[in-house]
Amino acid sequence: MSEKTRNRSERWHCGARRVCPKCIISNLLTSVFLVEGSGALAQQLTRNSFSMTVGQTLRREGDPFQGLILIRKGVLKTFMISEDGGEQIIDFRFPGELVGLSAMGTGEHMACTIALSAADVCLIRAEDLDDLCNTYPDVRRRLLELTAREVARREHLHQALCGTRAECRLAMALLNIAERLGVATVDHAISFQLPMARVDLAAYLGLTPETTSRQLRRWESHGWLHTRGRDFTIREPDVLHALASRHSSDEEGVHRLARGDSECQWSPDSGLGTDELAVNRR
Amino acid sequence: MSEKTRNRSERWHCGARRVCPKCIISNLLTSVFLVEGSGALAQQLTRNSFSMTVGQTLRREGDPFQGLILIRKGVLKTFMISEDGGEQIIDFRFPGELVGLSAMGTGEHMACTIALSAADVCLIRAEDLDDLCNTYPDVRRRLLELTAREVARREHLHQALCGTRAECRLAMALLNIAERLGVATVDHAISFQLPMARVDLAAYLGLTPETTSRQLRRWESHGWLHTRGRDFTIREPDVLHALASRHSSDEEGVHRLARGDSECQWSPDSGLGTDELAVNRR
DNA sequence: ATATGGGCTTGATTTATATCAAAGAGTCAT
DNA sequence: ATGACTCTTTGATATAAATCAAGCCCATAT
Repeated sequence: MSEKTRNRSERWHCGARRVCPKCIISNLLTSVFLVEGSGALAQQLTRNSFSMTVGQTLRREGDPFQGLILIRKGVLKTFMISEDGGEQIIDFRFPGELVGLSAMGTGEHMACTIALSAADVCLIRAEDLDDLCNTYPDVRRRLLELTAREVARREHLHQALCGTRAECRLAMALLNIAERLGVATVDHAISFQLPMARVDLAAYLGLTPETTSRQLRRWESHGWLHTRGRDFTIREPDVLHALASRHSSDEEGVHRLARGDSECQWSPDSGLGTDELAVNRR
Repeated sequence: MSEKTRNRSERWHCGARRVCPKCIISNLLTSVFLVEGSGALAQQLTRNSFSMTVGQTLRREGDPFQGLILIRKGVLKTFMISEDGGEQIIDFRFPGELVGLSAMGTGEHMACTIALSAADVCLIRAEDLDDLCNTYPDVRRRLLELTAREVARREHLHQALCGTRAECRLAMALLNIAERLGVATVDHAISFQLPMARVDLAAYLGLTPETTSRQLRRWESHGWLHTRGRDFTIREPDVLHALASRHSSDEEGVHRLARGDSECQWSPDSGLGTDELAVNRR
């Protein structure tokens, strides 16, 4: 980076290569709460921003509700500890998403939340949230809407986890993660970095890491997917979608779709694009 | 019933043997939304009350959000249809509970809801809900709180469904149902009428009716439970609680508790009373 | 380079639960 | 009552996924 460019970027001007935290938060707030001109408040919120290192704990079970966390960068997981010491992953949270909605009801968190990667987050304190609601009357409505969407998303998840087999759950999860990461489809393939360890992914889906691994390798042998460590490439999104929407025995459909194995040439939009879990964002 | 009594009851006076629908709704509104004096609105809402027969459909997937349903009497189920035609039960709703929260986000229901028994329900239309929110500022806050609680409840459910075996899920479900029905514990035993068919209960938990049946019979053979058709009696709530909170291998605890089989005499509060799923009510 | 350790894969085996099939019990209508 | 339902139980079998147990890969530290 040239000296000149760096100088410019240090002025934190918005819209450039590097943007100021205030602007990022303002933009996020705007996109999350759908209100314009929350700049002043954003400035205030900037003071509540902080970074997290890998594995750092945001909060534990039983902690009181302090406010919502807006994720600017990084991925978090929230989980409960079962008595045998195992972690039951409740959810992963991605950039642009809010953490802590469920604690608004009781005023107490019932799960632990930690960072899976280096993360930048911003605490919207309960008081500030109230201010925001008062300044912009639509915010409370919007907050209710977001929470309701969360309920809807979890209802879909219920269906996904109860009604389906490992293969199907895993396909759903991968597609959902890719979507929430906001990765683009290039050349009919989706590449992304899996933000969590496989144990976590497995625990989230109610599976063991072994089953997860086997499933992935099977897909790899079909050429539908390629993994190298945490680098994932979904080579055949359509096949994965088909697997994800397959609720029980329907070997037919998938293999009809996958005929020709490694490199197939069906029309790009085969009408199979159900987005099962993709309900939490607008 | 004597002529005199009937006359009295026909005057619908509150607090007596029979109470007027308006008062019930008013009381429900008060207890649900935690506001006093919603009598006037209750009167308006009474006009939106109606009864449902067994199996009657309240709404289908894709129907637009009209408003919230407050259940006065009866039990409803909401479910999605998977492509193989099977029903995936998302949830059961009991008297005093609201139906439709999840549709507030998208404005569209993504599941079908039908009555499992004869039911009396009351539609709180979206517009009336807005009125209510404007008249009583706390109502919107309360509504948000209720929705957040719903998220929390579903998060617990995720843990329950993912991390546990059939036995555990079933124990949880029965205890949860008993609690939501509001049945009392008499003589250290809990009796209630199961509001749904076993297929439904099984589908809710991601099990088959066969597994459910076998599990129940096993408990019956231990004397922990008695069923006759839909009449359930939990004879040993403590044992069931222990089973429900047991997330993996812990044969120990349960059998320590159940020593003596049919009729045991441990102290009533053995510290095992976790209320896993009991998060939705206050 | 060589060790060390965590996460991932792989194989052999077990187990819980689904599936298939059929018989019993309860309920309703004729 | 009798038959025609639906719902539930029960048994035999199949299967998906868990468990147990190494071994492998890769990154980091020595």
